[in-house]
Amino acid sequence: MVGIKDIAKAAGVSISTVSNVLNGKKNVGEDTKERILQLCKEMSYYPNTIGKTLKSGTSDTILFNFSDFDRSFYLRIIKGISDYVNDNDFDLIICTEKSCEKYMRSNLTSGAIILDAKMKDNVLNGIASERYPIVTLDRITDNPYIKSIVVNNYDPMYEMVQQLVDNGYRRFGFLGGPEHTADNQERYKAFSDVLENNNIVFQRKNYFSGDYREKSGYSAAKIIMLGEELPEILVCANDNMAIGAMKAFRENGIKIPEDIAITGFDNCDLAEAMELTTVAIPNYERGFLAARYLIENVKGRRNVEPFRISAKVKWRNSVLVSKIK
Amino acid sequence: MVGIKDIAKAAGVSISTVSNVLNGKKNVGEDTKERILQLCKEMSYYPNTIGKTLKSGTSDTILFNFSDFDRSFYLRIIKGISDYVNDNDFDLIICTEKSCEKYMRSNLTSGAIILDAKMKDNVLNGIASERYPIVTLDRITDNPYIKSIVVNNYDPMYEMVQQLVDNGYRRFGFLGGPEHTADNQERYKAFSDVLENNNIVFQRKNYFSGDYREKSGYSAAKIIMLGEELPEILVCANDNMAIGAMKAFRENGIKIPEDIAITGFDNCDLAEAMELTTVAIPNYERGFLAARYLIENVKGRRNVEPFRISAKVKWRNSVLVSKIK
DNA sequence: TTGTACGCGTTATCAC
DNA sequence: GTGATAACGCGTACAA
Repeated sequence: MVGIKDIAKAAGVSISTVSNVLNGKKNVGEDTKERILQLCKEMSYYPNTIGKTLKSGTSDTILFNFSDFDRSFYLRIIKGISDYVNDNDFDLIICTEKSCEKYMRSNLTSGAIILDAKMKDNVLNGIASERYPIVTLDRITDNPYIKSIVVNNYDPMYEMVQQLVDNGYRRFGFLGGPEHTADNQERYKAFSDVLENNNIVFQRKNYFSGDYREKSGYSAAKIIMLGEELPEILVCANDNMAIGAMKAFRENGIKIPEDIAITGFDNCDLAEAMELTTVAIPNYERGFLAARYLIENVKGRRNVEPFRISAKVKWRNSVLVSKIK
Repeated sequence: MVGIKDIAKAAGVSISTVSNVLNGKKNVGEDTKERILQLCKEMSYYPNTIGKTLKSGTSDTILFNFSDFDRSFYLRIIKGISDYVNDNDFDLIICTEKSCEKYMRSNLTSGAIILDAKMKDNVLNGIASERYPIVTLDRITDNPYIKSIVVNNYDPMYEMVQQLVDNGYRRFGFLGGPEHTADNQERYKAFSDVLENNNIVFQRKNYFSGDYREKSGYSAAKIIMLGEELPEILVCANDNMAIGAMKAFRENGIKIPEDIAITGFDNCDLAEAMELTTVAIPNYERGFLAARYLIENVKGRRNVEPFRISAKVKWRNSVLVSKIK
C-alpha cells in the first residue's frame, strides 16, 4: 500500500508538503506541486481512509442496517438512501446487526439508519448523541437524537376496510403478523375499528396468526379451509402471507375473489402480478427521506420529530369491486 | 467516545495495562484486571475498530459491492454471503461502486466480492494482490489474485431451447439484453447454436434488443406485435424483460402460450407467480460460495480457478409442454 | 515555501 | 506485574 510517506520520499520532500498538496493548500510551490501530483499518479497513490478518519475524527459516511433479506422491497429503500447519499457526496455502507455496532462506535460513520428490528433499543440509546444522530424506520423512540420515520398503517387500512364494508362485505377474516410488532397492531386496530364503527361483529375465531412469511399464510389458509364456512374476505396484515394464502386457496380450487376475497399490505413485487389488492408503501421515498433527515442532522440540524409517511390503497382483482374506486 | 486512554486514567494505570487486559494477556494482576473490566462496563467502553485496524494492518471484514437495486434476487446472493461470513466470524460491509475503492484501499477490509458491472477491470487489477484477494461474480479475469464465479448460461439455455425444438417449436424470436455483457452473449450463443444444429433458420429480424429491464421487454413486445406474423415463441435473455413482454402481450389480448410462448432466465420471484418458464440460478449458493472462496483466500489459500456454477431449467406454463419433462 | 512535531486509538516490544 | 514508547497513515499548527 503506497502512502503519503512513500510519495514524500520519492519526491524528496517532507510528508506535510505532500499532505498540503493533496488537501489543496496554497502554500506549496507550483513546481513541487506538479511533481508531487505526477508522482501520485505514477505510483498510484490512494488516500487511506483510516488515517484520515482517525485524525479528523469525522467521516462523510452513513450506515444503513438491515438483515431481512427475504423482503425484496427493502432494495427500494436502499435505492432511495443511496440516491440521496450520492447526491450529497456522502458515502454509504450497509451492514447487518451483527457488525453494526462496530461501525457505529468509531468515527467510521457519522450517523445511521436502522431498519433491523433485531437491533436493541438500548444499544441505539447508548450510541445516539449530538455527534451521532440516528434515524429509525418502523420504530418509535423518545430519544432526543433519534428521528423516527414510520408508515401510517392505520389510515389506509381503515380506508380500505371501510370501502369493503361499503361494498357489501360483512363476514371478515383477519390474518395477523407477529403480535408484538407495532405494524401489526396498527393494521389490526384499523381493521377492527372499521368493523366496530359499522356495527359488524368480528368473532375472535376469525383472527388467524402468522409471522409475515408466505409459508405462514399458506398454513393459515389451510386451517381456514377446515372451518364450516369460509369468510367472505380475508384481510391480511402483509402481502407475503396473503400470497401464501392465495396459493393455498387456489390449490384447493377455491376461486378468488368469488369464493373468498383477499387483501394484503406492502404492495410487494408479486402483489401486482397476482392482482392482490393491497396498500402501497412508498419505499423508495422513505429511504430517500431517511437519508435526508439523517444527513441534515449530521450536518448540525436537530430534527427528531417522528415523521409519518402515508401509504395508498391499490385496488386489484383479488376483491370484488363493483362500486369501489 | 470513551477510549482505552480514559479507562487507564480512571483506573489509575497505564494504557498498556488496559490493553493487556482487553486482549487477554496473562501478565496482569487479578485485582487490577477486575477493576479495569469493571470500569469498562461502567463507562461503557467499546473498542475502536479504526485504531485497531490502523495498528494491526488487518481486519476480519470483507466487502460486497453491488449497485443494481432493481434485481431483487440479489438479496439472495447477499444472504448467502452473509450466512457464510457470520459462520466464520468475519464481518461484512456492503457498498456501491462509488465508495467501493475507498474501503478496498485501506486495511478496513481484507478482501472483496464484486458484482457491480460498473466496477472497472483496471481498478480491480490495481487492487487485487496477495494480501487483498477478490472474487468476482459474472465476470472473468485472468488476474492471479481474482477468483471468478460465473453462471454457466450456455448449458441450460441450450437444453431449454433444444427441448423447445423437440417439442415442435420452429419460428423463434430472441429478446437480448445489453450486447456487450458476457451473460447475454452466452445466452444468445446457446440459443443460436441449437437452431443451427437443428437446421432451423433464424432471421436477424427476429432478434430484438433490450437492456434487461422490464420496461424494455414491454417495448420490445409492442414492436413485435407490429410485425406481420408473431413468432411461435419468444426466448428472452432474462426474466424482467420476459415479464415486461408478457404484460404487453396480455394487454393486447394475445394469449400465452397459445398465441405466443415465452421463456426467461433468472427465475426471479415474479417468474413463479407468472408461470414463466425460465432458468433458475442458485443465487444463495453462489453468494455463499463467493464468500467461502474469498475468506479462504484471505486466510492464505490461493484458489483462483474460475468456478462455473450450474443453473436449471424450470418448465412452467408460459410454453406448451406436451412432451416436455 | 517547506519541514518538524504532535496526536488520533490501538497494539507490541521492551524495560523496569 | 506494570509502564513507557514506537508505530500504523494522515492532517495541522507552528517553526524555520
